[in-house]
Amino acid sequence: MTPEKPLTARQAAAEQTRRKLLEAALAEFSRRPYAEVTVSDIARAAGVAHGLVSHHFQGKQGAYVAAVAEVYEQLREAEEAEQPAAVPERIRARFRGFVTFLAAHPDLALNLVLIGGRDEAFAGLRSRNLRVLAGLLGLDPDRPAVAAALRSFADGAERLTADWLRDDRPFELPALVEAFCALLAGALRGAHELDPALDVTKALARL
Amino acid sequence: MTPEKPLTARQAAAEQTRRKLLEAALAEFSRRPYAEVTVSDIARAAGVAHGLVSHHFQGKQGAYVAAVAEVYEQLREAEEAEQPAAVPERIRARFRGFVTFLAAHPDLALNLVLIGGRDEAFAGLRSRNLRVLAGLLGLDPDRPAVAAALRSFADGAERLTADWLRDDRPFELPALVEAFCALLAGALRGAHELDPALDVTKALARL
Amino acid sequence: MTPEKPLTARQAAAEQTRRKLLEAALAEFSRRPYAEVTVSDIARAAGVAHGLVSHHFQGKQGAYVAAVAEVYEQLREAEEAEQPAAVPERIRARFRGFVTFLAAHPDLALNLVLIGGRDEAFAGLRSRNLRVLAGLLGLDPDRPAVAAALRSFADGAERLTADWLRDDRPFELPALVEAFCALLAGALRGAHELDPALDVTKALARL
Amino acid sequence: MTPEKPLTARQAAAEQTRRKLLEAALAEFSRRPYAEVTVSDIARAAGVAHGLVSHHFQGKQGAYVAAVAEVYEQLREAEEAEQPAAVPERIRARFRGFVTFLAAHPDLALNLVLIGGRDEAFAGLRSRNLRVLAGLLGLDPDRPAVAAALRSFADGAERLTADWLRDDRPFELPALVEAFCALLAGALRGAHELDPALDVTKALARL
DNA sequence: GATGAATGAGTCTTCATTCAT
DNA sequence: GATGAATGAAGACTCATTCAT
Repeated sequence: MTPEKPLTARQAAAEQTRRKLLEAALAEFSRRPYAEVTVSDIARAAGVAHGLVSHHFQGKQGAYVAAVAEVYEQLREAEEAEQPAAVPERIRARFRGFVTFLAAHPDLALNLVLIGGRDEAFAGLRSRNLRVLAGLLGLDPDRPAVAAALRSFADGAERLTADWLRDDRPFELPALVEAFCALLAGALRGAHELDPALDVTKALARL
Repeated sequence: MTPEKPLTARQAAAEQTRRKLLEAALAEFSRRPYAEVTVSDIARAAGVAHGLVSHHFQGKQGAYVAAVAEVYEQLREAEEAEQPAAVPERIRARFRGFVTFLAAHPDLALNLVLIGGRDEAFAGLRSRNLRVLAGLLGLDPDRPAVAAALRSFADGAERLTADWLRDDRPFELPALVEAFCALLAGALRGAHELDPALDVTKALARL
Repeated sequence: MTPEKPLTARQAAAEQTRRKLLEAALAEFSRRPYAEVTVSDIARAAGVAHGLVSHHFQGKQGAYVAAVAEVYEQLREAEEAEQPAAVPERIRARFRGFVTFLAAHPDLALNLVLIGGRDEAFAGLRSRNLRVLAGLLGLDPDRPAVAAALRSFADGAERLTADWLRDDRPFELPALVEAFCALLAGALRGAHELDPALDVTKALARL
Repeated sequence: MTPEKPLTARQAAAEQTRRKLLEAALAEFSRRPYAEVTVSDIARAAGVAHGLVSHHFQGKQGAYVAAVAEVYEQLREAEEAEQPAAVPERIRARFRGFVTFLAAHPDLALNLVLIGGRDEAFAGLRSRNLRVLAGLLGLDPDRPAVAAALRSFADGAERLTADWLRDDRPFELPALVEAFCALLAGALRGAHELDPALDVTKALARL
């Protein structure tokens, strides 16, 4: 799609400007709600003219979407960094990746993912993550009770992470990951309450 | 000095106008984010001049705060409507009250409480609710692991409720309440992971 | 015109309210420019409902005019308090009255009279005062050079008074009054420059 | 870093717009009090969008301050246009410059300088002018009696000018200047009344 | 590609005035 | 006569977007 290598110096410079803007947008949107970020804030943070935001992203909204997509990608990479063989360990590795990534970007964590996370732009990210998790657990992510349980788990886990970051990491990372698992187990048992026909014992066993 | 109830017809009329504005504000803020609601929207919805928003609430921000306080109070009342004797039943009654109230005000539920709920204005509401719950479970709400667990449960439960409303109530209310309990149990087990010195068996028994 | 004695208790009460408003208006307009005073400020200072300003003075502008007229009258009385026989002493008595009155009402002095004094509402006051002064000096106040000289003297003298008040009365009152006279003498000599046909020697002799 | 003169045509155009706005602001503020001038008035007079007032001057207040500073500078230049050798002639040249400048800008004269002149923004201008005058007279401008006398003279002279303009210049310019001098002499004699230790004979001789 | 001047729609807020009670 | 709720005009300011250079 995009040419693999910038052809001209000019294109390279343009691409660099785009990156600066993207990162500036990420930082700004991480710090306060969409409506409180101005295009000029972003441009100033990037050190370029504000007109460039429209130039590169077709407006403020576009910059926001691009920023969200960027987090999406970074977060996905973090979660897939380790790929142990055994399922329980794999799940824990994903949780570790998630927490570790957010710990490295606390502003982003507290606002874009954990708060802003409720908005549409993140639907894709969350849904995809939960499908992977369902896969690891051997559950059908399209089954309503499963989807509901996983989403409620996700919100609970994000809150846990947000508080953990806000309170300066009062617990050890492994304990936090185990708490994730306990919460997930509870969510799965809840799924069974919602849909008694759903067997969650195997899934629980994989935790 | 000032009597508790408006004495004159004019004061009553003013109070009624205030209520109309308050409800209009509640409705508008329930439908879209703060920044997308205009003062004129609220006044128009209430059928009065826009100047009255400032007159009664000292500006848009004041109207928002008043709206949040209003939900707070209504929700509190809904949760305390039933007061069965036994703890397990009492917890379930609160959950039922919560879900039922939000089911009756879906816009409000999906935006003000479940989304906007992340903002400062709701800190009091949430904190108070969770302290009550801790009390019912015999846990110390100030213990970090307990607080963390309860908050993560709360977010998970809210997500469950939001999805349930969004998807047109795909489960029965009692099943949903039991799923809440299962999620809460998971969260408590997670608290034990975070703080092994914490004994949650008694609390689990009360569920 | 106005009945000499209020007929009913109601009328007496109304008159009292009017006075409270008038004095409040005086105080407020003394403290900051017209545009920065609100009708509510005045009403609040008077301890009555803001609607009464329109009721008693037909609006903000009317309250301002009434306040100015009030100062006018008070100032006139102060200047005419003493009426010595000899002209030089009479002139000095007027100056003393002027300064003393303003010293007793510094806010009013610094804003309404000395600053606001430039606006139309004070035209009457100033013009009348200067006509009296011209009379004492045996000059025709309608002669352009005389009018110009007296007005320039008046502004200079007001500035002198304003500074004197602002700087906490750095000079003795009699010295200040003599300085007024010296300034007036200079102004009269200036009048002669403007209109060589004008004889000011007699006037100067009366100083 | 930044070159002293705009390099590009665009910067020149922007500067020109700024000038148009500045002059429009000057004209508007000259015609009526601050509170009665709207940002849109200024923009309309300049033939540009109202947003530019904030763009170039950071709001209405900023435009006002810039306008005042502009008058300040123009007036200073007018007063220093001629620099005769002898002191008496030099003083008269300054007076001529002052009157001539204001005669060329009557609106500005009657409102911004002679009326608005009482506000803070003009403190610098007046103070500086009077210090120059004190220097020419060989007086210490910081001595209270001197400062008071000069300020009272200044107000008197401004009134003289304002009336002269308002009445369509009923006297010849040289006569007006001599009247200034006579008024100044009176003010200096007044200074001696205020502070008998102050010797003003030399200063009077320089007039 | 980059700049930032220019535009103008959109908002909140203030406030004098009216008027029903 | 007094109250203060209600009205709505008016104004300052912000800011996303456009576009000439």
